[in-house]
Amino acid sequence: MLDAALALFTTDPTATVAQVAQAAGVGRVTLYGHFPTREDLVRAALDEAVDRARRALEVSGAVGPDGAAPAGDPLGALAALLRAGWSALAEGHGAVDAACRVLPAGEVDARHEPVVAPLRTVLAEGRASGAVRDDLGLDWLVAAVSALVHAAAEQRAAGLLDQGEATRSLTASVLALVRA
Amino acid sequence: MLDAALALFTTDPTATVAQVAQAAGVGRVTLYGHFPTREDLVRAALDEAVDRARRALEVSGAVGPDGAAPAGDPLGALAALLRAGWSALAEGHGAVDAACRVLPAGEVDARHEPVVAPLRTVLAEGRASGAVRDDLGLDWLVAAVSALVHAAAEQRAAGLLDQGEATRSLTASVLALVRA
DNA sequence: GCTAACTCGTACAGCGGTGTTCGAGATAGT
DNA sequence: ACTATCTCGAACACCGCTGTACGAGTTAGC
Repeated sequence: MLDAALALFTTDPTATVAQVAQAAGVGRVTLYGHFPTREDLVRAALDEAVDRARRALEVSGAVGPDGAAPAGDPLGALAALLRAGWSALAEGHGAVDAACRVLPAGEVDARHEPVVAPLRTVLAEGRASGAVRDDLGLDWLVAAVSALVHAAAEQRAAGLLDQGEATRSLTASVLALVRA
Repeated sequence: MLDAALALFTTDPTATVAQVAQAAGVGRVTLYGHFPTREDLVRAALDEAVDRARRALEVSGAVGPDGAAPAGDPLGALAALLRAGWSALAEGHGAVDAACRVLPAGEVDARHEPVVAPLRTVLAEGRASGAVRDDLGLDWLVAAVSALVHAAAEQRAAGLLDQGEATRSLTASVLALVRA
């Protein structure tokens, strides 16, 4: 069910409960049995998306279970992070979008944290080692990179970029933006 | 009226006709007298926002009436473009957001064009003169810069960045991303 | 003073989404 | 075979937004 919700939210973040139910091949009432309100459904979809991205990052080895990146090459670690998480992020960004429309901003940020944390960590480490610019705020860098990921996901969803091209453009842009 | 609509859409892109009317200090029916449907209202707000941004760019001299940038220093022209248009863009981005939810993507892009065109032009000139990187697609660069502007506007609306800091972070980021 | 244009609040119908209820059918465990 | 659980479609009331209709009040111009 969450599968269908994620896929549907990617194409239409305002999808109704009935649409999700139909896409999942399930009755609307049945769906209400699992998620009492639409808000709960969106929340669950967001959590699922975040969790998938987190697992994708873990199995790729881009980050450890503790959220720490391999030491030594912050820029390389950042590139690995993007390469590994990109497809999961692209699939989940619709759910995030849907969540932003119903949930308070603070909560979506909080639930979003597990996937943002590795990014912030690797950027912070990069700054400490001098590989990442330190003339801009860390929070801004995180926001800027997130925005670029979001933009790449949209371009890809619109068919303007294919998977490989999107990955290449995104990593090249992020590295240029972040490099000291 | 459009004033109120723009201000309101900036804080809530899903604002209803009744909310806009109240914010404008006007009866809902009166508002319907000027804009037959909500869609028309959003369209008008978008056009107003785009037009303001265009005028802001013109009076600042960042672009001429024909949309052409002063020749010679593409990167400087880009920075001037951002500096001049930034506040107008920040005020109007809510209207764009609202428009994206009601109007077909093609139309909002089309109406958005007058303000995107100078950006595309200056980037294209920069590529021709070797000041702007040419290993990424022009469309992607435009999208990436737009995404950064959007991100800066959101950070500012959320109070995480003040006006000056936002301008500085934005221009520094864009230049780093775009430079050859 | 009269008209024309504009405004207003109230009230209405229509629509679509949400969340609930009901009765009935299918499935699996014992 | 019996029961508990899960499922289903259909129907319901509720709510908020949209767009329209009506009647009355205000303002400006002549």
